[in-house]
Amino acid sequence: MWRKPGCLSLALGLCWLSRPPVSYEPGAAFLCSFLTVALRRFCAVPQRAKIPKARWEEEQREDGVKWQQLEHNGPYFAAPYEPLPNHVHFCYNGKPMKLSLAAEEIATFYAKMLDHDYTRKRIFQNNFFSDWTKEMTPEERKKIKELGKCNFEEIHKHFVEKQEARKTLSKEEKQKLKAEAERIQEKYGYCIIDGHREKIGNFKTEPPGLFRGRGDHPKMGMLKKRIMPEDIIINCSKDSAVPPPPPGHKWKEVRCDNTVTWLASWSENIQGSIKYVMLNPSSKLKGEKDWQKYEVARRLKGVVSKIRSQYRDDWKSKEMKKRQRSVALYFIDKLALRAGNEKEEGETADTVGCCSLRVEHITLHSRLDGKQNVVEFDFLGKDCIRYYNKVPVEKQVFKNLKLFMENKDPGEDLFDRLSTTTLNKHLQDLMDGLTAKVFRTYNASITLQEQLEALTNEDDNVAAKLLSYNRANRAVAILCNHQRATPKTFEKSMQNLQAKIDAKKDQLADAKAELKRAKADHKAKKDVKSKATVEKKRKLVEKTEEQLCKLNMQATDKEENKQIALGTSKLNYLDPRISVAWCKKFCVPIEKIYNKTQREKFAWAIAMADEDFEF
DNA sequence: GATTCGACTTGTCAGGAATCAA
DNA sequence: TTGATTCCTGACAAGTCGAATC
Repeated sequence: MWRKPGCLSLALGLCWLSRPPVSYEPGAAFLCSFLTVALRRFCAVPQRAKIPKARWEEEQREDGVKWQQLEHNGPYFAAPYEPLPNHVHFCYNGKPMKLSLAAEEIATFYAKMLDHDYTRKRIFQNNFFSDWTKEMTPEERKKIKELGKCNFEEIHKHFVEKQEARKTLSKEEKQKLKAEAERIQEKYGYCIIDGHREKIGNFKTEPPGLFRGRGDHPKMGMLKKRIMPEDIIINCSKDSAVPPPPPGHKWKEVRCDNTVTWLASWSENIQGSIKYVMLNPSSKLKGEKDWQKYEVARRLKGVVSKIRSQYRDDWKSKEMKKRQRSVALYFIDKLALRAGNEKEEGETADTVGCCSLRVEHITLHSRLDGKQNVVEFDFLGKDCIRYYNKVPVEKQVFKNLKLFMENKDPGEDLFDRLSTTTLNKHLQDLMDGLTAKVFRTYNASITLQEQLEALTNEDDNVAAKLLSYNRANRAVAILCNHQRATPKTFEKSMQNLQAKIDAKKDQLADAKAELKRAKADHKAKKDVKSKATVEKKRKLVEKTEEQLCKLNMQATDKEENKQIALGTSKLNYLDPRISVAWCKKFCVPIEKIYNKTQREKFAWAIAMADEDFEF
C-alpha cells in the first residue's frame, strides 16, 4: 500500500525521474532526485527480489554514502590584515606607541568593539589582555602592563570613519564592490555534487577576532586565530580536481570521505571544536535531511499515546532510574524542553536542559494562584535565554519531584540517575529514530496544525488569515521559548503604525460622507451619471475599510509579536507541508508566509504537499 | 559506563539590502 | 532623492546525538 502523501509524490517523482542531472535547473533536478528517494523511503518499498540490482545497490548506499562526486574550489579566506595608517595611534599611558603588526592587528579587534557591551565585561577584558600580551614582542610586553592604561579611541574612530566612508561611496564604486562580491560568490559559493550545481552555505573561513561567547561565557574575549590553508581539510571526490590552495600554501589534508556532507573543515582554537563548510539549506542534501526529520516526527504521532501512557505508568516504578526518566520525558513532551547534555564546567556558560536541571532550577508549590501542584521553572537554557514557567503538574509528578529533591543541595542534579544517552537509548527502543529532540519537532508541528485548524476562518480576508497563521506560529514559538528582546525601535514604529491607522480612519469617514452625499444626489436626479458616482464612492468606502482592517491586523500582530521570535520555529520545527497545505486550502499566496530564501529551503514541501496534507 | 570526538542542527544577532515615507 | 525603518542574510555560537575510545 502506498501511503496517502506518497501517491502525489509518486506521480511527481516519476515525472521528474526522466530528467538527467546534467539538464539541471535548481527546482527541477532537486525534486527529481528528492522524490525518488522519498518514494523509496516513505512509501511502501518493494521487496528486494522485485527491484533491479542497480537500484538495490543505490538504496543500500543511502544510509552510509551521501555522494559519488563532489567538486568545489575550497574555502574563501579572510583578507590579510591591513596595517593602520601612520596618523592613527594607539596610546599607552597617554603617549602614542607604535605596535608590532601582530599586536596592532589584535588591538584593532578590541578597538572595533569599544562601543559594545562586551568590552565593559571584566572576563572579556581579562581574556583579551591575556591573549593579546601573548602575541606581543618582549619589549611590548614589558611596557604594556595594564589594559586600563591602553587607549584605543583613535583606532576606534578610524574604523567608524572607514565605515561611514563606505556608505557614501558613489554608485559606480558600490557597483564595483557588488560585482567583486558576486565574482567571489560565483567562484567559491557553489559546488558540483553528483552532477548538480549546489549553493554552499558558508564558503568563507571565519576571520580572526575576539570570541563573543554568549551569557557569562568564561572564554569571551579570547583571541580567535586567523585560519590558514594549512589548517584546512578539504573533502572532495577522488576523481575530481583538488582545489588549489592559495599560492605559497598547502592544505592540511585532502580527503575523500563521502559518508559526510562537509566540503572543508578546520579546528578552532577557543573550544577546540571543528568548524565545517557545508551546503546551503536549499540544497538537495539538506532538503532530504529536513524531510527525513519531519517524517520521523510524523512517525512519533502514531506511537505518542502509547509512549505517554508508558511514562505515566513509570511514574510509580520501584526503580528510581525509571521514575526519573519518566518525569524527565514528561517535561520534554509537555514543555518541549531540550535534552540537556552534560557540559564541561568552566568551559562554557552555565546553561541547562531537561536532563541537566539542578535542584535550584525548580521550586515546588502545593498551591499557587489557585492551582494545585505547581512547578516553577527558572533556569538559563540554550544561548543563556531564561526559561521561566509555572506549570501545574499531575500529583504523582509533583510527589516524584519532591522525592528527587530530598536531601540534595541546590547545586545537585535533579535527575541524578539520568543522562541524555540513557534517555535516548530508551527512546530508541520505543521507536526507531526517536530521540529527545524529536518531541520538540513533533509538538511544534502538531501545535501549528491544531492552531491553524482552530483559528482560521475560511471567510476572512488574506490579512486576517495571516494574523491567524502568525498566531498559530506564535503559539509554537512560546512553547519552544523562542523569546527575543523587544526591538529598540518598537515603540516608535508602533506609534507610526497607529498614526497611519488614525489617518485611514479619517479617510474612511470622509469616504462615507461622500457616499452619503452621492446617494442623496442620485435620489434627487435618478440619472445614470449619479448612479455611477454612487458605485464609485461605494467602492472607495469598501477599499478604505479593507485597508483599515489590514492596518489593524498589522498592529495587533506587531503588538503580540513584541517579545516573540517566530523565525526559529518556522525554519527548524514546523513541517513546511502544514503551511503549504494551509496556503493552498485557504487561497493564501505562499509568498505571504515564506520569503524567497525560505521558499528555496522548502522547495520540496511546496512541490509535494497538497491541501489535504496532514502532519 | 564515562568521556571525548565528530558531524550535524538550532539559535541569536549585526549589518546590509530593500522598502517606505517625506 | 534621501533618510528612516523593516526585512533578510550570513556569521558564528551553542546545542543534540551517535560513534569511537578507554
